[in-house]
Amino acid sequence: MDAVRVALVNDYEVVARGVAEMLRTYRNRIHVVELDLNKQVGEHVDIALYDTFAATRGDRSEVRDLVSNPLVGVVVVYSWTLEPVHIESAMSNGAGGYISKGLPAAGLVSALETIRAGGKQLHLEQEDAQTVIVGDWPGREEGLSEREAEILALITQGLSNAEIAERTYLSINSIKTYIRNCYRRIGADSRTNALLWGIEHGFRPDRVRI
Amino acid sequence: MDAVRVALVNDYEVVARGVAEMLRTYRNRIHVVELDLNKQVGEHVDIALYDTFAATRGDRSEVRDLVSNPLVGVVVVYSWTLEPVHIESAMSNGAGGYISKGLPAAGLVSALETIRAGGKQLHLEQEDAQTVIVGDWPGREEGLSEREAEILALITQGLSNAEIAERTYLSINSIKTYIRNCYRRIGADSRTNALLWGIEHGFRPDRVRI
DNA sequence: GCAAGGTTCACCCTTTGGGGTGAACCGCTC
DNA sequence: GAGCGGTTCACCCCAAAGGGTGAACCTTGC
Repeated sequence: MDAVRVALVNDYEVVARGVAEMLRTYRNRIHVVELDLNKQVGEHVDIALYDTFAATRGDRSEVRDLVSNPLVGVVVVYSWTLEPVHIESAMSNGAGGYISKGLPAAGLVSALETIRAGGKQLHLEQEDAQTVIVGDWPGREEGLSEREAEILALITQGLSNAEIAERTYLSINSIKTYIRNCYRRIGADSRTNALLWGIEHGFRPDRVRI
Repeated sequence: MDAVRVALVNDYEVVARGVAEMLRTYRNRIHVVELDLNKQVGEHVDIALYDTFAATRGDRSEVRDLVSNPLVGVVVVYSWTLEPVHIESAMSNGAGGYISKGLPAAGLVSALETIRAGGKQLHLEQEDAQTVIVGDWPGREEGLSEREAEILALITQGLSNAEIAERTYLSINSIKTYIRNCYRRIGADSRTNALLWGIEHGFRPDRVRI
């Protein structure tokens, strides 16, 4: 059982250094191979720890690039956000794990080990953590149905009712119905308030084009 | 000219460690006295480096608490966001400096030294940096007038035209005019798109209640 | 002094959003 | 099989948003 070889992927010196330092104490279990800003991974690593930088970055394309890199074993996303949308999108882009930045150093280390061993992929909270089901969608706990959440997500991207109808292949009347129900459930009384609610509840995709 | 005594203030282990590690190389110039998560500053320090954690935190109250702490010389905000609103609000809350997290380690070190010496308070870009005037408002560089920016800020908080009119003591027609001009300038064609633009350009206050 | 640009407002009009109701269909559960 | 809840849609109606125009007033700068 040798140390997990990890490459850190992040644009910013502070973040990359922080992670490296956090792992330094555990250098017998975790070996930080590369600590590069933008640069390519040079030698084989078990895990590429992809730092999403407070959810403003973390694009699919970058994760995909890493996944397709033959030198990288598993791509693990390391993020502040625990929103199901982000987790789901990361996983569907080929990530082999998702770790919360809220974890203390020890948690990060054991999470990395577990993931390399092929165990649990999601490491979101301290230890116990009420297991997060991947089949979840944002807003579920607020009583939003899947469709309603979908519509709200599209609102959160700035689409009009007509555009939403077009994209979902639904009639504009159905869209209106969903929006009405949505508002009732989240307690919004306008599109803008719904949008803000959506943003605060993780409905925003990684990169929104306006 | 002895080392600058710095206390790091941040909730998260990764971030605090990252900064500490970044400064470790410069330990002859910067001495990290405390690296505490939430805890109080125990001994006197020149600078409390307050980490706003990607602008999701960074409330006035926390900065004020630090400012009022007799053991703290100057409170310096260390943040990713370079948006004038945030900078202004930080400074008006008593911060004695504002440093961008985009700076490399060396930049951070010299910024801290400059601030302790009573020099330039804002350290936002690499070196040169077109000096950011504190009298600025968000969206200025996009051609928004002060009024337009104000209206946009209120939109970004989810207010309706009527509510904006009420709050600004302007007629609803004027509000509409400003909004129209606003949309033209930022290239939005709907309220929701304007809202998203606003959020991406720092128009959102620290904590928005919906 | 006048052009430029910001501020303020009014009046017009069209489109969009949002609320209410009713109704059909589906699958699930008790 | 009756009921519940989600999905889908239609029709109506009203309020809000948005776009155009014109116009008054005020600075500031050439």
